[in-house]
Amino acid sequence: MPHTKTKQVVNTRIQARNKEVILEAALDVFSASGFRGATVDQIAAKAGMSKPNLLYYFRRKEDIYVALLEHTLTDWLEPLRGLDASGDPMEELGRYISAKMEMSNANPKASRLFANEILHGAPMIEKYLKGPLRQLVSEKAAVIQSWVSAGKLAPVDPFHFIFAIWSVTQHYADFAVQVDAVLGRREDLKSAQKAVLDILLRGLKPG
Amino acid sequence: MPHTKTKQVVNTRIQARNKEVILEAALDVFSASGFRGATVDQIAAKAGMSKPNLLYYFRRKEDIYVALLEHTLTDWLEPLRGLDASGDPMEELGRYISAKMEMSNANPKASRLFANEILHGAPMIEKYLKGPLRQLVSEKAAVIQSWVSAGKLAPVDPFHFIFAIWSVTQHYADFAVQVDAVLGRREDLKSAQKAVLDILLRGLKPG
DNA sequence: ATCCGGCTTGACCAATCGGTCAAGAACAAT
DNA sequence: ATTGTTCTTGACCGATTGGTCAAGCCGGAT
Repeated sequence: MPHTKTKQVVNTRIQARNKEVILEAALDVFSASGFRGATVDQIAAKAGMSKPNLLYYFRRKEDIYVALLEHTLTDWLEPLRGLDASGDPMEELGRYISAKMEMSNANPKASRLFANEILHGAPMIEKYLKGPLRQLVSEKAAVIQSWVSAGKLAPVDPFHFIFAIWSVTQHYADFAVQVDAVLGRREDLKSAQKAVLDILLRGLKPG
Repeated sequence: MPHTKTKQVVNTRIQARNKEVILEAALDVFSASGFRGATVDQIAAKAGMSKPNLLYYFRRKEDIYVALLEHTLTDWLEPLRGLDASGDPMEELGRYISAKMEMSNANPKASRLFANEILHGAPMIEKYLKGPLRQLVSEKAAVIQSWVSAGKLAPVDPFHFIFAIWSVTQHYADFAVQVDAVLGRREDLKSAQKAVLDILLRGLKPG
């Protein structure tokens, strides 16, 4: 019997380029419409190719979605990794919060894609949440706890404080429509950043 | 020519009951799958009736969704309305934050339904956001500002502080999967409430 | 120039979904 | 009991969608 043709055993330049184009288009569509709401045709159109051609690179719609989530997830947590136990607590936390605000501002689509996935129970990335994410957060929560124990920071629950940072910073990307509607204008990064740093950090000064 | 038959001109007991059953089922399905992801068949099945029968009460899928959003929205802001300018600032804000935490905890599905709608650009409720919501928030931001001006509260941007309250409190409902994954257990309301009050309010003590 | 494997697509298919229709069942008023 | 209205549903329809297929295109190695 004839064996199944092996496809894409090598990674050509065309493949690299097209996969990139597809992922970019898919981020647009998935973040706007969610997984179910997005159609392969929309993504293909935005990527400037036919649907069968898109499916030549990603065999199932789900594959694009997962690739996008993983691709986004890896560099999403980078700023948290940088939290340095030997640095000044207020400076370190301020830097992390500022970085998160800038990321949400620079790439709100990725933020919304992620938010949507979690909102619907994280069916595709549950493993990741319970594995690497939990590991990293536990580690950094310990760092914050050490600052508290050393009296360099007012007592605060490290886990809940990290949750607060995530929720507040992502709010400006995920709920941008609501923020803008309430304020009656597009909010600018600078003033939001200033306000958020103030709200989250002022209570942490020790003593 | 024969005129179109007028339907449901009166509100019978059966109608009231069935509409209630449908909305309850729809909240389940919409909050789990989003608007596009949810199917009328799923909702009908969960409501214990046939699809045509469901569509006898709500002629379009969208009608159920909008009814659900509006129904939820009205009592969602009630706690904010209660913010009393003549009360003690820390007590008032504490009460509001606690109430929001309890609402998110008691009805996470409604919270997720709302979050999902905003996340996708709030196509159905944009008018509401720019109208009643903006009005109410402006009003209450002025109350907070008056407390700051009177020296009863440390200086804080009232709008951004309200955003912070919303984002942090809703986080425990909308991102429950992530919270539980990171903590390795189901978070309980009490300790989350305590931590949130602490994080949000400690920095606001005047002087 | 040719040749082969990677690249591209029009046409198509089966499944799903929102919504309609016609006809009957249950119910309320008399 | 009758009659007119409300309620209920099986069957159906057109549109959309994820995915397949077979056939042709194109580029780079020889």
